[in-house]
Amino acid sequence: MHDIRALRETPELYEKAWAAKGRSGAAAQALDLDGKVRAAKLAAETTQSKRNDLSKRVGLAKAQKDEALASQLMANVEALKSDLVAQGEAERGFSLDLQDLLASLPNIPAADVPQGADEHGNVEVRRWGEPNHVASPKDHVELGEGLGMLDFEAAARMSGARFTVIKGQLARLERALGQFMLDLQTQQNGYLEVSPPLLVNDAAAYGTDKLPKFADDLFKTTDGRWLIPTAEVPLTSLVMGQIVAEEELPLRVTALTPCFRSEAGASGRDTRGMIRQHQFYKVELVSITTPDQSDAEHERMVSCAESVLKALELPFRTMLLCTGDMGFGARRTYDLEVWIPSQGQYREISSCSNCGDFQARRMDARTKKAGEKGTRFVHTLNGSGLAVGRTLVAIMENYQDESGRIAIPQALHRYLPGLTHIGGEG
RNA sequence: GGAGAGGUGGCUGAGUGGUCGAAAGCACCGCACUCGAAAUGCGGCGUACCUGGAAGGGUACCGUGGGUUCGAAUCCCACCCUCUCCGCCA
Repeated sequence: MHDIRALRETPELYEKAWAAKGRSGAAAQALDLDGKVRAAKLAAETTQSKRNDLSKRVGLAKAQKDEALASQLMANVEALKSDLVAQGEAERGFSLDLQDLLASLPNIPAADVPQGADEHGNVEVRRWGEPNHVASPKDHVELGEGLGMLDFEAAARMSGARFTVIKGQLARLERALGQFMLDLQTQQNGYLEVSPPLLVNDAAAYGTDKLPKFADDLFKTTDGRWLIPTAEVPLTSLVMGQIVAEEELPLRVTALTPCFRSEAGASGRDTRGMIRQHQFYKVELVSITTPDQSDAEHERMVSCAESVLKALELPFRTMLLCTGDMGFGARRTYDLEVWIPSQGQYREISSCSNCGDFQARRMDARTKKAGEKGTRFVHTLNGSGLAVGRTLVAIMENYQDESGRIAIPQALHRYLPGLTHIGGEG
């Protein structure tokens, strides 16, 4: 949600950002509604004030047994009724319109985010590792099916497109990957492990800016809850409606959860394989910070995500997203892209965003310094550390050999005792 | 799923139609006392929004949303949540 006062002060800033996202005129529209809300509010409150005053005098008159004065005053209040109702409705109406409008408008990018229309405007920040150009690399589908450990047909029969059945040593590798990532983030990077609900209510989805705009991307249960598209939703919602003591910040939490996405707008993209699925595991990182900490925390979070790829010795690059490629709630986003040999390109495997106070305003999450009056909205950050399914793909493709076997990265050996290769005897 | 009890300020908890934004206690802040601290005494202490140059004024908020009434924390309806007991259950 947006700070209406900031919008009043620097509408041109908002207009520029929203125009770039195809919402030109939105700032003026919001200011116009804001003016109407305030005028209606003033009128309503003035009438309410009169009503309250008269009603109070009714009580006094009755206490003094002056029934004539009492009924006179009651008649006076009665005369205000129609105004009261009309003004109240006007205020609520404008207020809801303004809220709906603001809830549909994306966050404002930080000043240092590069301008750009789409992913071509993203800026490479750094690169790690050397892509090993295997001669005619197989893709993970061919590898997995060749090993008899990926079964897309069985998944399609029971669930439909965009699901996978993983079997045997490959299923075990997926499980090991999740454990490894979670252990790395909790034991080395200081995140607190959390096992959150996978079904959430409207408020949690709204607070993390998945509603109302992206309802189509979510799965909804018959009793009106939502399957989480990412653990960002429950993890960030830990502070929903809370006032957190400043000493407790930054709050760093992580979770390994399944993620459910309807991928409504993605038909035709990445239809082959398990790059884009309705369901996948992901280790999510969430930090709740004070406003002044969030930029430093963002850099730290990116390096926490990078540490996973480094440990697995997977070549990647770190991208600073441009204005046009950023998500709805972010004010700055870094993507990590891992090398996928079969495609000869880097593909997104992690996305780390600083949302500033955008989500905090929506969910009313604040912080208070001991001994000081007043509260501030917290800043919220989230990042993948990492997407397990895509990491599995990256390992399969980067660690394949000519015979179609897959070596196990060194860092995972302690999670897979006795197993050195997928498709080997072990 | 069934029966019952309950949701009031940071916490505990009073308040069942009219100066109630709400007693009291705890916590917290300031002052006094003290060499200092504790104890004690006095005072202060909710949030959001609107309005005003300021002082100030106003409105709303007692789980949420409706309703009744001149007037609602208080009465009515629906929903949500918590607790206790029973049932079921990984």
